[in-house]
Amino acid sequence: MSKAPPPKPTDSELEILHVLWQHGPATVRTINDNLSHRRRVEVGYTTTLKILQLMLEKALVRRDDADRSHVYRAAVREQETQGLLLDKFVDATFGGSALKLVMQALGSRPTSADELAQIRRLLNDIEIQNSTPNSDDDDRA
Amino acid sequence: MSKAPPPKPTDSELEILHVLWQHGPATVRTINDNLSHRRRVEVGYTTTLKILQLMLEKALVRRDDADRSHVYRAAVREQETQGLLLDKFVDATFGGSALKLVMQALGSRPTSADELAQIRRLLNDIEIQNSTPNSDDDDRA
DNA sequence: TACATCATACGAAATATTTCGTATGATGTA
DNA sequence: TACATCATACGAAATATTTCGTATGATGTA
Repeated sequence: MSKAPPPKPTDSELEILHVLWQHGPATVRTINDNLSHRRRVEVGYTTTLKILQLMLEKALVRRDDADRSHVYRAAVREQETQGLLLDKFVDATFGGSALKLVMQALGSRPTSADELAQIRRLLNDIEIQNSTPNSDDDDRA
Repeated sequence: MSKAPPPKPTDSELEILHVLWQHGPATVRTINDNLSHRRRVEVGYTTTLKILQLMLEKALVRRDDADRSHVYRAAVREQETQGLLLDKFVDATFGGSALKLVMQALGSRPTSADELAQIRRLLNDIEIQNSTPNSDDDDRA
């Protein structure tokens, strides 16, 4: 048992992760400026700092404290984190049915022809994979 | 301004709504039993009662207190509530892109051929609607 | 009628998350 | 060097949510 599973980020932590994913490694000052810009209101500098410190403890970020201004970077991947949150959300809101979620997402909001086409391509890819259980389908378990 | 928008239910409140949506109107006792069954552990009776009382204040449920055991029922629709929560979630986690959410949902978990077929049917329906801007397509903006 | 049982109401503790004030020290510059 | 500026650390207040203990009263039954 070497690595504990990455904990689920809170809303504030997720916002900071978005900044880091988009922007790359950054100082607290930079992150705080981005955050203030995202929301319409100023965010307290020490608030952002505090959350980053908590995220460091949770291993959601890493930091380089070689310089006076420490540089933080995301320690979790965007896709994985979104997948984790999605799982929780599907369970809590749609009783675990990803199908229901997709139907709701597509059905209850306008979706452009381009987006629909992208989804079709994805569906095609999935069906091809499903129908060709080739040897490199090396999932254990 | 007659009706305030229904507030976003918390996790616990959502769990209770699930019970009410599935089961229909029910007493606190019944709801509590269902809840205890869902989770693996007992839930305190007064805890469930308290949350229902808070939900009543928020107008997430209505109650019939004619009898000694009050009967609660959902005051918000399942689809609408899920849609509301989905919007928030898409904003917070996928930067507002429903497409990304759908791609993630389909791409990162096994999806059966049947489910894929259902999604295809939905896509077809949507495209038909998009291509026939009939008179009742009354969206402003 | 006397008492165990069950229901509601409600305050408050427990927990989680966010926000901020203050102390402390390093850096840059007049 | 003296001082304004900026950075971190950290405790604690503020806020949101969940959980529970206790008081109170109604109901059913021996």
